[in-house]
Amino acid sequence: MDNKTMARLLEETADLMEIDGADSFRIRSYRRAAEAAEQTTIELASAVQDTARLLEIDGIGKSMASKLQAIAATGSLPQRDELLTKYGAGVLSLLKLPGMGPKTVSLLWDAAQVASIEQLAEAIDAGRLKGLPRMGAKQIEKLRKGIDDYRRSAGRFRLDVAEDEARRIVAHLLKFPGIEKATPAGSLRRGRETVGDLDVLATGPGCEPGQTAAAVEHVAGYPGLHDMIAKGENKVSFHTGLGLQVDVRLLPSASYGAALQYFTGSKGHNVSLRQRALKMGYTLSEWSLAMLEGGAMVAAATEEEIYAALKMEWMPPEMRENLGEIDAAVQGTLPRVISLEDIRGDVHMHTTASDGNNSVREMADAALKCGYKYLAITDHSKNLAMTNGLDEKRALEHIARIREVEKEMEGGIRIFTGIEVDILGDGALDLADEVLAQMDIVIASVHSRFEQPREEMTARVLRAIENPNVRILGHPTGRMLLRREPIAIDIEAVLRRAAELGVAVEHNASPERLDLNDRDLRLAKELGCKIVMSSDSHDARNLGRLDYGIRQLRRAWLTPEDVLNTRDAEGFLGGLRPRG
DNA sequence: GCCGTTTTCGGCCCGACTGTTTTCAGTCG
Repeated sequence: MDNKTMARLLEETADLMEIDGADSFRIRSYRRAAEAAEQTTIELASAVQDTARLLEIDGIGKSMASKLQAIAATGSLPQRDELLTKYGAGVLSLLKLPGMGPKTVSLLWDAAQVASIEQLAEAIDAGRLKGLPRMGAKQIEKLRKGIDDYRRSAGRFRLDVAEDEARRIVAHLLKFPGIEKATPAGSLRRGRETVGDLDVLATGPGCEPGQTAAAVEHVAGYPGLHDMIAKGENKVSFHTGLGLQVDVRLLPSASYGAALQYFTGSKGHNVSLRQRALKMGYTLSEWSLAMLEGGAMVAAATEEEIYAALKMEWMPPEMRENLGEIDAAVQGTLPRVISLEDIRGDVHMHTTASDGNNSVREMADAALKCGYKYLAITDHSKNLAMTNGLDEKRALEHIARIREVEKEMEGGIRIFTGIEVDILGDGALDLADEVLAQMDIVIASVHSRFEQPREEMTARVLRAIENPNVRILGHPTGRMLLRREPIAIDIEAVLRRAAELGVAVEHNASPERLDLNDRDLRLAKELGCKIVMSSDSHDARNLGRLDYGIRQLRRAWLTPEDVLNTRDAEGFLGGLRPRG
């Protein structure tokens, strides 16, 4: 079992304890232990042999060590199992609804026998929530909307989760001598924000027609397999423990390119491509591009051959959404979309001054290792008290510290001073302007916790970016993938005003954030809005992990020119709104 | 349940906001 899974079990136990009304400090210990399990570089599954090693981890004491050992041995935790029996497995999903915390779950369980999202929907429809404490019309409406949003995203997985699984599956497939190549396809390869299921293609001598029996058995032996859906000659389908459906397809080498093209999609792209093939006297399938008359094969082994035979440029999978890429590829006018190598600096990160894990120096060293020319330290401001946010005095001291570290680096890297301020309920910022004016970069971030009706929310953000000290708008939609829908805001009005003011808009690369969706990004480009790519790292190890965010930019056809931190340090600063 | 000690107990990130309240509980970050 990997660290992530163990962390998840601890986290779930903490959630259940909270519903059960356990001691809050004990609960916090479980959460800290879960975080430690996720963060540590120690491989827990093997470290459980050695209790002393577990105790070295901050946040793991004697009791947690034995719990980790129990998890490793039995796959679960007695406390968790007991509470799950008591409340039912559905309560954990109830917690995912916005505005729903442990107290409300507990109330619903006690007063209305609600223990799952299904039962909550029933109870709302039956009017059984009316009259319960703190359950007014607004609250019930909020829950109803939350249920709708939840149902819409059910069965989907975040890109990073799917990619982790894909990586493990590919590694497993390549262990079999008859498999030479294994590639994830489908929406994962297109870099969609979320993925419904996973297509993995495998090819090699063991995948040739009529000889697949041994390879099929090898696939079926994947350790992460939870239950088998179907097992045929060329395809094995199963669920993983998380419920992600995986289809592994075994293909002859000669058809690899055609299959990769076919299974990468999208549907619209493939339909258009097949139409073009027909017009040219070909037929395109997952097996090959062939002559319409006689069926002689034209191309099949690689995607490049197929696109070339159709007299068009090959294009990155992210662009295959039937949004004009076929015409552009035929005319040779596909833009050179941005890639990870274009990024020259990261401009949103946290240190131990607020809620990060590393010092300014450690972040700078990590940035240097990523090949960056610059970084910006942007810790939280005081309003986010739980993050140990900086007040005016500490913010000024922090700037001084950042400047010192920049000197220590002896010109190796530029370090911008900065801060991530909170936008208050009335659109004001939570730090004094005199202090903000001394920062290289002020990111004003939208947080959904103060969500208001759309008009008010929009007005609040518009007011915040009018402040001349604000140079970047952070988390413009406040969404968390699969957890919280974007906040209700007129994003077009916000992007338009930001473009006018020269305020850059952040696209956070963290796979649970991806602040702007495909449509927002296209809109931003259209409006001439400057985009800034950032990792929002709280740990030096996450610096440079921009690939998920980059893929969204590629999907929206953004080029290096559209993104400010593809420029050098001076170019980046110069591209921001001049300081007020 | 963890941790560090003024070392075997007693502390443990807390402030803003919303909705339901009429003084505050619950959620979020």
